[in-house]
Amino acid sequence: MEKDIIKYIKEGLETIYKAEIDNLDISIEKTREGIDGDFTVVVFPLVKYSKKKPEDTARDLGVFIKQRFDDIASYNVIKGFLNFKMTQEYWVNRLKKLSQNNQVNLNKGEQKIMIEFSSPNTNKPLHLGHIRNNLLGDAVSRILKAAGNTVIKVNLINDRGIHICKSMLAWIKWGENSTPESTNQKGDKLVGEYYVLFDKKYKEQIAELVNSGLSEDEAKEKAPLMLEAREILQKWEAGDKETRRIWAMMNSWVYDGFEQTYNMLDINFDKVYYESSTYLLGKELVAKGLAKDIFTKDPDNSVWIDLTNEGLDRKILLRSDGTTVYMTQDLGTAFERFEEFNPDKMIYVVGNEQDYHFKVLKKIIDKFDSDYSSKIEHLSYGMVELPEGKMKSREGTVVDADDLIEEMILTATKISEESGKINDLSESERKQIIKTIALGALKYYIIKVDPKKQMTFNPNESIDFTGNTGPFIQYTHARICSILRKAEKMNIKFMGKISTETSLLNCEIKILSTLTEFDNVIMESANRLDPGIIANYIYNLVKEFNQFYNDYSILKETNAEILQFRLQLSHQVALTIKNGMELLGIDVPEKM
RNA sequence: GGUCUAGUAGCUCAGUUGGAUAGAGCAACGGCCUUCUAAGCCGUAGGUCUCAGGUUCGAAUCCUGACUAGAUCACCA
Repeated sequence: MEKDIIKYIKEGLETIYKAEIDNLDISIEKTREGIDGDFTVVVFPLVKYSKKKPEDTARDLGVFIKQRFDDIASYNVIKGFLNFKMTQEYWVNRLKKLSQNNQVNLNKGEQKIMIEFSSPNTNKPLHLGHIRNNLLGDAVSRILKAAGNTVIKVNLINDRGIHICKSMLAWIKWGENSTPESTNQKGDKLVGEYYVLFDKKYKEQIAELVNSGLSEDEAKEKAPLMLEAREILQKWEAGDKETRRIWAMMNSWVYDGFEQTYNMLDINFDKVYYESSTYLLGKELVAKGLAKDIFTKDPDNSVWIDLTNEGLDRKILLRSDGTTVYMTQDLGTAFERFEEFNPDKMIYVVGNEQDYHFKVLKKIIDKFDSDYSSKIEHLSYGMVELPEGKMKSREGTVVDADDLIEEMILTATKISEESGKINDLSESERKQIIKTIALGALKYYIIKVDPKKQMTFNPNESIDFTGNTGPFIQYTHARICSILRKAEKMNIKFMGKISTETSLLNCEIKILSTLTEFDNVIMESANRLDPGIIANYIYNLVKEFNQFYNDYSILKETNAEILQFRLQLSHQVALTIKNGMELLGIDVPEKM
């Protein structure tokens, strides 16, 4: 549509004013609320071609296009804005066309994109921050796929490092061989408890040392627990059997726990990487980098890269004791991925606290002669904070993922029971619907906000189920399904025609116009890596439909053609809701 | 201190190649269920788009500077 208008505007300018036109000057938008018209051309940028006043230019163009473009019913000029109203036939045909093509299918991207998200540490359970990461990564994957790309979802499990050794040490010292079975606990929760316990005891030791005269920094370094944890890390890297056994056992507990949470969120991966197997490749790369003089070795044997010439700092790649750091591992993982899959793009969904890390990572990869660096993109999202500040696992001030989901289900159950609308369904059906609603509320709440913005979550204020929420959208879908179920019995078929003496309502055209934007919205969301755009689009569509639903009856409409049209329109709205929400990873029920 | 990100209604947020009168939801108040699912709809009230300059026909949007908040600059990950 826009393309057609642009074409005619360009032609008009060329014919009337004999000018050479830059397409970028022509902008088409939806006509503003309260003004007569469907599409608007902003004329101001075009006066440089016409050398006339905006109003006169608009009038010239209006006449020109109206004569040539049959789909335009009328036009008007307000200040420098040229508004077009499309014909009824045009809109009915748009609906007909939409209804013939029921799937999201935009073969336009055609890139191979690898996307990493989730990337949990195996020393603690998932919390709200991880939920944001997972939902974002999952939704972006779905959207990129819908935009025509091949998407490979990967998870990089951070299963080694000093933080894991802390949990292990605490368990060895005070765990008394407890297991998830013996304590009847989710594995990730059990391990997380020992991580917290380590921190508690460690802090006690620091306090003692500070009392005996050490500085805070010295105390942190010299505390016996820290020394022991470091020893475990070295034993681990050396392949010590017993250390590896405990490590593997505790990690497997955590994986079982994560699996349950992922299942609940309906999140899965095409491939899972473990840092315990990629960090060695990182070490090899460090050796190569040393040979190529990209890196330098300090007298104490630690390895560094100097990026001070590029406005960054010196960065360590290998500790003096030879163990690897985060950067080393990420380096190894990146090369492994490019060599195995050769993706056109590699997206990392990682919090904005790591902006600097990825800047450095790209720089280092750039130093090796490869074009990988330019293919790396960091989808940096804002942290989820509590009213009192950052969540800290070590201090137990986190909103636990499982607890939050459970709480959502309880609320959904309560609301559902109060409404009583699904009481006649079976127990299992009810449970399924309630779970769908609970997760819909949670997921939509997280995903509707711009990823790059920090968000505050107040645990004392529960997530809403009314207003701009997942359940509101789901509800509208269920309501349309209910109408369609009733209509099915009446055996009504949409013919795609409406006689000229009946006319469409403004609100119907508005809905239809919104429906036709769906493909563009997907592309925009994919380009900007922002699922929130789709969330807002669906909300807007749903709101428009609800207004229509409230003011006009669909099934009681006596004019057969309008009845058909309205049913088809409703059907299309329901389908768009379903498809759109699916891109966000949210299910929509047919009853609720 | 350097770098990055953000600042829009009491609260949570929309608002991107600069376009007409800055929009939703929540909370508050008032109305609408014998009629397709009221998790809905309508209305009232709520704004110096942090501030000050600049760019221009036009700025919440772009530029500069201040202020505020957060992140980061680790032999943590």
